[in-house]
Amino acid sequence: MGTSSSASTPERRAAAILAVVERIPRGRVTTYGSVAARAGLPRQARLVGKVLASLPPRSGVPWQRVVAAGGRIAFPEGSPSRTRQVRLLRAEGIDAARGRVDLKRHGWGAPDGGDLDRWLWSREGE
DNA sequence: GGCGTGACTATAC
DNA sequence: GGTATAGCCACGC
Repeated sequence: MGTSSSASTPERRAAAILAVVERIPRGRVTTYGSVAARAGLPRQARLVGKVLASLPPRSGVPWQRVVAAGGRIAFPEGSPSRTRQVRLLRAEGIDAARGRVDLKRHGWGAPDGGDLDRWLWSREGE
């Protein structure tokens, strides 16, 4: 096509990122880096943050389900955003009161309702 | 078109 | 557990 073709524009990348975030099931969380990877944008975790930051209030996008590496809440303690995120997560059954979420239990891809220990043991030889 | 910015991440101490 | 430091990379001015 014409120029160095804009097969991928910033807007398109943002759309890809939001599409992934919207697919995170209720009661689950994932990380910035994972969202980026799933959106086909490896190493662009920061872009994910930027896109979410530009989200208007009440967008309907479950931004609260995106956390930093290791399940950490990205916002500084005491910040309004942090308080908001913790409240939203709590509303869907996720405890983030201590500033982090247990990815083993609530990470996207973790076992559903089953017994965690059993699930962990079942992958012992991988 | 260079340069600062950031809701990131990994590593080291 | 925490702080420091250094890569990372698209975006926007």
